[in-house]
Amino acid sequence: MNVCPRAWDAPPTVHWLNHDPELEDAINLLAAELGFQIVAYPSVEAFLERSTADTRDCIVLNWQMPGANEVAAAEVLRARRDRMPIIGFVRGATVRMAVEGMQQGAFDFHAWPIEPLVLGASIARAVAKFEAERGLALQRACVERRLSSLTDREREVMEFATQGFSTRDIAERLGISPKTAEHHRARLLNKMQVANMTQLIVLVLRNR
Amino acid sequence: MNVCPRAWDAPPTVHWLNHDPELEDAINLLAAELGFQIVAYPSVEAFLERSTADTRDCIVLNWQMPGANEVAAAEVLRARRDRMPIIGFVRGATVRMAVEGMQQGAFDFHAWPIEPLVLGASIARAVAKFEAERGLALQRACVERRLSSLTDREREVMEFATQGFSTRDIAERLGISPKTAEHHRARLLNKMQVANMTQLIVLVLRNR
DNA sequence: TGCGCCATAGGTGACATCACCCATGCACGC
DNA sequence: GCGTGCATGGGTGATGTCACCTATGGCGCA
Repeated sequence: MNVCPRAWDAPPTVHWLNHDPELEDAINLLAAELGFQIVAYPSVEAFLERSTADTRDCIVLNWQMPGANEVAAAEVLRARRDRMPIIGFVRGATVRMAVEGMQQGAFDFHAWPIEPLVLGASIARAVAKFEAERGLALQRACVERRLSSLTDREREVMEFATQGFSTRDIAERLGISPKTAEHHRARLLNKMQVANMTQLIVLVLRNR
Repeated sequence: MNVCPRAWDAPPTVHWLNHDPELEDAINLLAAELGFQIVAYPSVEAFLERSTADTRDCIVLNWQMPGANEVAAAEVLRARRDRMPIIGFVRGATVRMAVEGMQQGAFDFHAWPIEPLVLGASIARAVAKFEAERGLALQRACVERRLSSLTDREREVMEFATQGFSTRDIAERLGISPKTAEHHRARLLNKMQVANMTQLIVLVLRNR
C-alpha cells in the first residue's frame, strides 16, 4: 500500500522522533508499508542538528520523549522548522494527553500502536497542509532575510512606520532630524525591495 | 467549592449547549458546585437566538448535538460569538474524537462524565484567555462595524489599497478616473476614522 | 416630485513621499 | 592612515496624498 499520491514530484520526508527502542521495529514495518521516506532521530537535539529544512516534510513525534518537556519541544520544533506540522503519538494515550498535545500546537495526535492506514492518512494531510502553506513560508523566509540586512536604526524606523506613524512623527520620537528619518526610510524601502511605505507595511504585517 | 476567582467584578457566564436530557441533572449539580452562572440551551439555534454577547463568557458544548455537524456548529459559534472559547465534551470520548474537536477549534475537550474540578479549571482557563483577548476582540468588533458602513465601491478600493496599490493604480484597475478613486479613498479614511492610508492598512491587517 | 445616497469627474492648494544630489563625524578593521 | 559602513544633516524637484470645493446622473423611497 502506498498512501503517498503519485502526483508529487518528490516523496515527502517523515522525520521520526522517537527514543523508545521497542517501537523501532514497528516504524520500519510502517515505513515499508506506507511508502514515505522516513528519517529517524533518537532525540530532539539530533533532529535539530542533522535534519535539513525541506519543503515537503512533517514530524512524527513521540510525545514522551525525554529532555525538555513536550511543550518546549513542540515550540522549538515549530520555530526552527518553519511551522512544519507535528504529528504526536504516545503509548496509552488518554483524551487529556491528546487535548494537551493539540493545545501545544500538534497538527494531529494518535495513540500508539497506530493503524498504518490512519497514520498514513494523517501524514498525507499534514504534508498537504504544509504544501499549501509553502508559498507563504517561502515568502516569510524571504522577508526575514531582508529584515536581517537592516541596521538597528532602520529597524527602529520600520517599527514606528508599521504602527502607522509618519516620517515626521518618527523623527520626533527618535529625536532626530526629519531629513535623517527620511534617509533611513529610503534605505529601508530599498533593502526591503518595495516601492513605497504602504507596500512595506503590507509585506511586514502579512508575514509576521 | 468555587473555582471562580473572587477578583472578577462579575461572575463569568457559562453557555451550556446540550440536547441530551440525561445530562441535565448532572449539569445542575455541577452548576451548584462550581459557582459559575450557567445558562442552558437545548440547541445551537436556541443559543444563537437567545444568548447575549457578553464579554466574560465561554461555551460548553455537547459535541454530539444534532443539526449541523460539529464542524459547522463550532465555526458558526466562533464567528457569531466573537471567538468565544468553546469547551467540548462527549459521552464515551475517544482520542480521535478529542483530536478532531481540537482541530475544529475547540479550546478544550473532555470525556463525559467530567470531574467537577476539572471542568471548573477548564472553564476558568477559557474565561481567563477570553478576558486577555477582550481588548483585541473589542477593537476587532469596532473595525468590523466601521467596515460594514462602507459602500461596495469603497470596499473594493480598500481591498486594493490593503494590497499596497497606489490610488492611480487602483483607478486604473477599477477602470475609473484617478479623481473618483481619490474620492472613494477620502470617504474610506473618513468612515474608518484614520488619518491616512498607512494607518488604515495597519488597522485592517492587524484586525483580520 | 423631491430628497437623500451613491458613483462619477474635475479644480485647487497644502503637505508628504520619494529619488536623486551633497556633506560631516564616528567607529572598526586592514 | 585609509577605506568602508553607519548615523547624522541638508537641498531640489517630481510625484502622491489629502482636504476642501464644485457638479452631473442614476436609483430608490416617501
